[in-house]
Amino acid sequence: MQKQVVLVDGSGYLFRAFHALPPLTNPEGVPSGAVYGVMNMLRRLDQDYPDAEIVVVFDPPGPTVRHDIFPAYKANRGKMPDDLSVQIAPLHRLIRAKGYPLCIVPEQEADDVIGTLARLYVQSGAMVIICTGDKDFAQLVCENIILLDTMRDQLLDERGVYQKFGVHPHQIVDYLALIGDTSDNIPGVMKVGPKTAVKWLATYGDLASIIDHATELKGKVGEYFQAAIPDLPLYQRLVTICQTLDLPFDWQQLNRQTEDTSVLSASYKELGFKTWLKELALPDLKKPSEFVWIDHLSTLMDRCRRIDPESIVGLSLYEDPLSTESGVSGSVIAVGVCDASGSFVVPCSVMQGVDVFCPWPDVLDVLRETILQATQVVLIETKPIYKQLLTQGFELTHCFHDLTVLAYAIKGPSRLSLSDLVAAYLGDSLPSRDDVLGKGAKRLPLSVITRDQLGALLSDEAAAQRNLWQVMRDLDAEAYRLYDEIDAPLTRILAAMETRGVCIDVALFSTQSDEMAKTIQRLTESAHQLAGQSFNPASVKQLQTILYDHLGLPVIEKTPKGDPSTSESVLMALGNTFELPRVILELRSVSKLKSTYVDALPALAKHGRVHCSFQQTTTATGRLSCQNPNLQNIPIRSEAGRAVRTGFIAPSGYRLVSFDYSQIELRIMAHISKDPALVEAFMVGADVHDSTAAEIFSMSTDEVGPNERRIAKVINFGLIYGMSAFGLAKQLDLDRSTAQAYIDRYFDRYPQVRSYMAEIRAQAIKDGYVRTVLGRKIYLPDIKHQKVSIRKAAERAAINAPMQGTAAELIKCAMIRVADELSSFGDDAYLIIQVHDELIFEVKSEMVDRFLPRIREAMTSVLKLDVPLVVNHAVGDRWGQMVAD
DNA sequence: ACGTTACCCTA
DNA sequence: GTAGGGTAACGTA
Repeated sequence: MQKQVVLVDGSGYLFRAFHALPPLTNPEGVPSGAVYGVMNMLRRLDQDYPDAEIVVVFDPPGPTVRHDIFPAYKANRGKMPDDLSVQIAPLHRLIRAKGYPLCIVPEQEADDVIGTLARLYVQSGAMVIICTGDKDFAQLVCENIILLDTMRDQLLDERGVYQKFGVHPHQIVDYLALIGDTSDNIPGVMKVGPKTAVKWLATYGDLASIIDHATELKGKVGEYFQAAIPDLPLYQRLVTICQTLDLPFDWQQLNRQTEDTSVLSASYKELGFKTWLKELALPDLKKPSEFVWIDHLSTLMDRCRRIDPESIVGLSLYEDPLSTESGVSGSVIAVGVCDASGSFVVPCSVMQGVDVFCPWPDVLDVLRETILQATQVVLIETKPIYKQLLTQGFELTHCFHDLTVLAYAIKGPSRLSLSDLVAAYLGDSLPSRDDVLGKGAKRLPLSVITRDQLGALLSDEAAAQRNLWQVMRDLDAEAYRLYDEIDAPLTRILAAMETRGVCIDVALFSTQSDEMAKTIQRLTESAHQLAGQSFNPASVKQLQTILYDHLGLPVIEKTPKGDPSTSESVLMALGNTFELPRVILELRSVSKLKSTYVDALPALAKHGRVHCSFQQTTTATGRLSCQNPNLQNIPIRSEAGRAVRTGFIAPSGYRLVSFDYSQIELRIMAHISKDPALVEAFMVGADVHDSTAAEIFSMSTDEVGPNERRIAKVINFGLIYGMSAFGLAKQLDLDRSTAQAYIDRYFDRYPQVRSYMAEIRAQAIKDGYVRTVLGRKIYLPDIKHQKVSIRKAAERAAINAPMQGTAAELIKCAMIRVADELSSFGDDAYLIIQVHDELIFEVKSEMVDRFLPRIREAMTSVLKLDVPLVVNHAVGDRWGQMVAD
């Protein structure tokens, strides 16, 4: 087969990519878009021409010999923009690191180098593809030279040139000399453009013949041509691509070299090319990792016993993703272990290439008796192994190191995977599970994952975890303390809560679902009737059409995209005058409850219990979040909503017991601000909303009526949320100045709250973060954002974060204290749910009386604030029907 | 199949 | 006005 050579006009592409692509930069703001564009083009060439030799040619810096011939050459081009020039060096570095031959000849245009190389390669019998967007190259096209414009996806051979320009390749030089080239500052003949040039060349064949017949050319154009005749040879010379340069290198040595992955990796990282960086890590998979297989329990026991009890051990589990779905432990397929002397992997289930395996319960038992006891065990996440231990019936006496939780204590919710942590803290690369095994629906089924694939993955992960621990534990002493004293001990508790799960009344949900289905049916028919046509009331788009186009209702608010809103508040307002909005509201409410709770919960239940997953590293403030299902947003405010809560029940012989902190965030505000009036209100045990109302309305607490209290309550909440006059006005349906008057009045009465708010705002702007009482830093990346709305939102978050974050820390500490208490209750009491300021337990009925004071004491004494902590409790058989006593 | 938008549930 | 998660519809692959 004929050898193929692709000659790339690198300078041309860099220039075009710079102008054609959006101005991308790396995270530090260094321009990188043009580099990306050119590299992307080269990658496509690699794909499209896998057998071709690819040679990249660039212009040299400074003037070339063409400037000697014609001083005005390219003189109309301004100085290269800085954003472009800074991209040249990184691009050259990347091209070399990729192994492409890179040609830059001093004082010679890239065009001439390409022309010369093209001739040499064609003479050696090769087929040459010139990759360029520059029309000048059309003059080189022949049987063995074609042009490729990747940006237009266009291939030009001899016929293509004629179709495109109307002249043959050998006429291109004359054609260009006639029409000139504005980008190179070659004037050509005045008033002669492509049409005239094509006509003349078609008539006379070439420029020499046109000159011979110059007198036949009519009109002004003819005169201009005659005037230009002396300059035409120069123009011809300038547009002619030289094919006979003396190259200062041996063109036969231009061969693709192997990639320099360390340079590529460093450059990709620097330029922010994350996808390519990940891709680069993939070939590591093919390198055999250093590990041994252990497929007998006795060998495992021997190996584990040889591990130094003082040492650090990395541990990596692979659980069958299909069996891990809803909060319960999945079956473990294999486990990787790495200590100072190396890695080993234990197969715990059947997979491709495995004949012998050790059953997971036995493996866990051996590990539990050996390394899990003695050594510092490091995992990317510890909750799964805690849950494995609990599921196998073991008590949680260990505390393992959790890299995700530590990273969260250091940096907040940065959602760093193991491979991200390896990149960030070890400056190394590790392919992620998603990379190796596929992501989402593309995740390989267990049946096709081979033993060697999984073994390499697990041993590499275990080794990386071990290394990461040794680096990360010393990064930030203050964050480490929070990790060690609060977040790490909490993980075990969450594992126990998830494993226990929560009982639900499946039959009750089923009945509710049927009733709701009927209600939805009835309301939908009624909506269709009122609309005069059938439509899907759940479709916002269809509803917009019906309400605003068809029925012509007034538009009260718009969505951010500019469509008329159909939100609750809008429908509520329209509901005063029209019936359909009222029906839609009712329909929405029932559908929401049905789909989100009544139907979803039983579907997630296993043996009558739902096992949610508490997320410990996802919130900005340090709160927990909860998913699959979210047990932190079970309805309570409306009556129909509370019915859903009724479906959460105590198992037989037990009762549900709840404890919630009273006014926790306002108490924390009092503690942090030390405002005398606010502290005093809590010290004397006043109703805080009543006392606030008394202050702002200058009355005694006895005189406070429901309306005053309501206003004070909204203000108190608003303060916690970093309220503005605008927000308060909207909430209370007041005008802005009245709202502002309330706020001013509040701050006059609670001056230290005012100064606290001002200080925290200033500190957030100065440092970019705020702190909780226990010292957790909460970063506010948008605090200096140029957009006012975004900046103001960050300021509100800055005000809220210390209060919400401290409340979160407080209940976490309480959970740890409570867990200690629970250990003496054994099977008699379980913590099952946390809802930010509330803990819910299952307690044996006869133990409730003994339980209450112990938990109350643990929760109220957990942190000493300047104001007392107050908890309320309630007991019941159903979550929706709890009574104070 | 996946991501985004609008809506709505909680503290 | 703070902090979350879930659902249906709908647009893009």
